[in-house]
Amino acid sequence: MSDVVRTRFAPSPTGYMHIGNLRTALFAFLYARSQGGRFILRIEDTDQGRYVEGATDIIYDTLRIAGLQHDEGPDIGGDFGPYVQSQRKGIYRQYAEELVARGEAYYCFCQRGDKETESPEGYNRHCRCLTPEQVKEQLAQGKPYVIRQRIPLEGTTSWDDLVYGTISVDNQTLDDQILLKSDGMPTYNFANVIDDHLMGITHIIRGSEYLSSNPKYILLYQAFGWQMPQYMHLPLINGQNPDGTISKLSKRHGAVSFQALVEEGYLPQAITNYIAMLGWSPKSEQEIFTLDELVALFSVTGIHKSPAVFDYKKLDWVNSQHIAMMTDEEFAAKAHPYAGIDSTPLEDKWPKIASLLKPRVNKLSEVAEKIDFLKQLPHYDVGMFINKKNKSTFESSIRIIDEVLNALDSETQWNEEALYNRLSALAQSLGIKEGQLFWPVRIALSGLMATPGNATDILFLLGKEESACRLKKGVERLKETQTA
RNA sequence: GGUCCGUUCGUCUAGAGGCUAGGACUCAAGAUUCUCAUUCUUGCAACAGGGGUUCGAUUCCCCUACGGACUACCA
Repeated sequence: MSDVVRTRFAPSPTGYMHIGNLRTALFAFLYARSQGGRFILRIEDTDQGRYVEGATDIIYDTLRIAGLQHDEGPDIGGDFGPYVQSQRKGIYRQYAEELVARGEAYYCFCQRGDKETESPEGYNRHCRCLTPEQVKEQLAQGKPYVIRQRIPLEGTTSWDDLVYGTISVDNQTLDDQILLKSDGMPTYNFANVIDDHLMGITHIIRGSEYLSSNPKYILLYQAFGWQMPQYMHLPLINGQNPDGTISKLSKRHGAVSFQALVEEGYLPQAITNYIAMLGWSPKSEQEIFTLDELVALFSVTGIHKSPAVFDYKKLDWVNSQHIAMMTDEEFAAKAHPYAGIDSTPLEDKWPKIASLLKPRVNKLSEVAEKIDFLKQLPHYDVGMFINKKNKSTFESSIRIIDEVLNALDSETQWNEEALYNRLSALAQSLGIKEGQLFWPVRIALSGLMATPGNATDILFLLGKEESACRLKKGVERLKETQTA
């Protein structure tokens, strides 16, 4: 066979796509692409009990949206199919029996959970020494059985991990794991090895949680006399608890699935960028990358051994950087679904609104709340008109807003520039600074101390009528408060 | 309990015997801006501990502590 690099992503269709899982897919993808190799998708559904309807589609969708396009897989075929393990059932039994024939595995008739043969230390290898006759007899009786791997009782097994270096383990610490379950399906551990070999996988990339079971996989390759692939174990992704402790990343830390993150308004390219940096470093000071740049820069030497903590704050920042890289048009299109302005007067002004929002949101889900005040004037505290820095008081606010109302009444060109020129000139003729004039205007228009965009932007967005209405209301409230 | 893995600012990391231990996020302060945000400047903040090896250890070795993973007829 050729020496083309082949990596695979082998998820189980058990529901949503965990971010740790996606990171594994990303690295397998990056490595394959960076080496000019092929990236294969295989669905590992040997546990029918855990199968979740629609989960396979989530896997396809995630890879597509994240841009991790595979070269072979159930949906697109390939020369090594089928790519779904449940469709390969017959293969595993055949190989399991071959191992039995080679003396590398054996039939086991012990009952699951039997206290006699199983203990916290593992299976006591009760059936390991059954004679061929005993086996034949029990088989003839139709007794349920599993096939177990005959692990060497002595010696060590070791391999050179591309990330962790040489690791060796005493065989006596390994147990005779089950290869073929009593339902005839292979265990993950077994199917994984068979398929990786049959599919010509050259580099096995997966989370470091598999580090301690890897010797068993290697022993399997040796039992078959197959050539061992390269291994690349990836550090885990953790989450930080409120009390500062660290634990496996889970729901309580925030959104942990790709789709949940996307729904929250994180851009797929920002998510892949961020998780690439979790456990890998380009060894430069650049932090923002496109997927293509990651492919070009990816190298095994940048992969870490120690686990990383997922930091939502930093993800926010990475996302904001990717938002900044978009054109205004792209951003407007992506953010529109989050705005909630369909068939409102604001709809026509969306391009302008989006351009104001673009530098002000970290994630798309923040869009709606930021423009609520445009849809409806919020209830606000009249005290906001008072601002020491601008020497703004109730009296000055009333006077200024009245003047503004007056000036705008005759304004026919309702655009930001005209509005600004008009009000700027007004401030000058009143002998006050722009800031003094705009402060009460913005409060009355928005009911907020801080708004995306300045007072003239808001005037423009609200339109002449609504603006006048809000300004008048502001004056009314100021007068009420004054007399009260 | 056993096996394996890990340990640089709060977090992500650079560093591969000699550096004022660098960058980023967060946080704080300042500049700019009609508010806010953006942008820019500045600041706070780290080599887990103990032994070695060495002229010299963040860096190499050992021990301890702490953290994590695995220890299913789950993947």
